[in-house]
Amino acid sequence: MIILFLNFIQQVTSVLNDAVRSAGFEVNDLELGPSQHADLSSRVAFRLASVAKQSPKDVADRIASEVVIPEGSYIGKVEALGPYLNISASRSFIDAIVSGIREKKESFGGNFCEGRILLEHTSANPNGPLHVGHIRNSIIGDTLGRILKRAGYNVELHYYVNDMGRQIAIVSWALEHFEFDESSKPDHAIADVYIKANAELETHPEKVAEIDRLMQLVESGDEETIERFDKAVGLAVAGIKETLGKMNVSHDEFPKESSFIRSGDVSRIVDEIKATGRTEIDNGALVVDLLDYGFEKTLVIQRSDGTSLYTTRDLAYHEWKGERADRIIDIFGADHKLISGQLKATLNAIGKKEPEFVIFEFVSLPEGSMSTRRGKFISADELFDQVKVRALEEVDKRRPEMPDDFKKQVADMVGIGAVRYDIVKVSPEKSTVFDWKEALDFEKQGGPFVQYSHARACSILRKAKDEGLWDSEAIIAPSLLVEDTEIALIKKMGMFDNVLDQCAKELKPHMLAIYGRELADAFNQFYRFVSVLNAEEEDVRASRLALVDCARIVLANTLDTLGMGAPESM
RNA sequence: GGGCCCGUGGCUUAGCCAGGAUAUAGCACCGGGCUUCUAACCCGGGGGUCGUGGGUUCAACUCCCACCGGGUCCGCCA
Repeated sequence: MIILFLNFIQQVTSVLNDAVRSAGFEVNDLELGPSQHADLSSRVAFRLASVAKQSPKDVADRIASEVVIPEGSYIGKVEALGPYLNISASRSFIDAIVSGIREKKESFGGNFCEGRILLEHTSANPNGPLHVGHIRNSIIGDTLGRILKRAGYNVELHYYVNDMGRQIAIVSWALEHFEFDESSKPDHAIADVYIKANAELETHPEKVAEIDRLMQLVESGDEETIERFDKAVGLAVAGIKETLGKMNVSHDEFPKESSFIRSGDVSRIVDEIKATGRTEIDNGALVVDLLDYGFEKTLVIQRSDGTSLYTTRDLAYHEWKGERADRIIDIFGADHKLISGQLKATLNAIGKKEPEFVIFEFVSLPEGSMSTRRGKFISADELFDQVKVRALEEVDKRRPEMPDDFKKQVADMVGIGAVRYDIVKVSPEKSTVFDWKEALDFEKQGGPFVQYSHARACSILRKAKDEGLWDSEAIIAPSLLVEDTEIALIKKMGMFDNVLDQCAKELKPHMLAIYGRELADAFNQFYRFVSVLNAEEEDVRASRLALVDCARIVLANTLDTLGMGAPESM
């Protein structure tokens, strides 16, 4: 296990704690953080100043003068600059990063955590295709899953299939009343009849009773109704899986809501909740009182006709998840905020493991919010098609001499990469408005920029190999890498484990996207300022080629963790 | 009406939870760089009352209060 920057932080913590003690102070937080002026910076002097009755600057000087750096440390020096203690990396840290990457290759930067995590994401209702709002869920969830796996967790990914809610009853009903277009992608064809059915139910409210009837039948286990529901759900899910595959998203399991009814888990958990004495009958419905958890209103867990609700089935699902994993993580849209809080409180009330939530805000259209029911949405498939067409134009413009299958392959990789990057780079609590012009704009420093840097690194190595200059196993001297841009690139690569650690701890995948851009930036600056193949000395060239290989590896690892393709040429 | 989230240069955005060094990048704009490893690149420049008003603090984009603007949720939908 090689975890470079995390080791560096540990060493700094130990050395500074000793220095603080030697200077006669006591402190429990060194207030370490990143800085533009050093590799790591401590603001501890501010905190000690009042106790010491000295200025922060004097305290910093006093601590700095007590610093003892052990032989071979990753710490180069610690110096006080005003009130700050600035720590810089040592040469041995730089060398360790280069050898660490060469040793670990694609597994570099990970495996520092353990435990089982059950991560649920997307879980869109099977009443139509995924739209541009749903894929924010998919991309955040899938990226987080990749981050957690690389960090060392055993991660299982779930798509929870709603196969018995009101909306599915409507889909099933719709298939009986409207023509299903066999020639379309099935999820789109499902949306088509679902939209018609909703319009029909709106103009003929008396038909809603037929939907209620279907829901009662499916809950009571009526074989024929169950089969009809299954057929509808199967069609939509098949289309959804195809769309997920296009953007490199896959799930390990697709558990169905109905399975928790049939297993008896739902009725058992209702009994467990009843046993807490928190329930009461309100207008015929069974409700749970969660006032002591801060919820003003009660939570309905059973309709007055005795059928269960999404919430009830979700409680059973979460209980089941809790038995299989150490941590449960759900990716939910902002509309689920209240219900997820109630879910968590109810699980707590019956002594079950509570889930952690990643909540993301909505993606809307310029004309308003999206709605499958009203047919107001832009499907993910449509977005991918458009983006690939745009990407193909770009590849064609830049590499006209290449064969068509190369162009198509690169366009697909770049198109999907651009979409994934664009979505994951924005922090989830920001609501966004979908804009075609922006979605198809490749000029910005986004996904293709990171992929391009990887292709550049590959290109250098390919050329070196052709000329017989490159041996990936060659012993090289990292100490020959002394240029500013070389050092900056190495340090940036060394941050990979720390970034993964932060993302995994805070469940914030957007920070990895930012890192990817910074890493690509560092590589491009190195590329611009330092010749590799034309280096004067042979050993310097060998070291630089090894550095390019390191950059290729870390860029590829970053792209892989972001779920983006790493093209060797583009 | 109440709860939660957001409000940072023309546009998009990091930092905010764990307050401290000239507020981060990109797009757009202006200027420079391809006989040299792919210019989907690099270098430089202009542009910001960090929504508004108070408060806490030696120090506030960051914490507290009020207000304004946008989003979202508020029992038998999911």
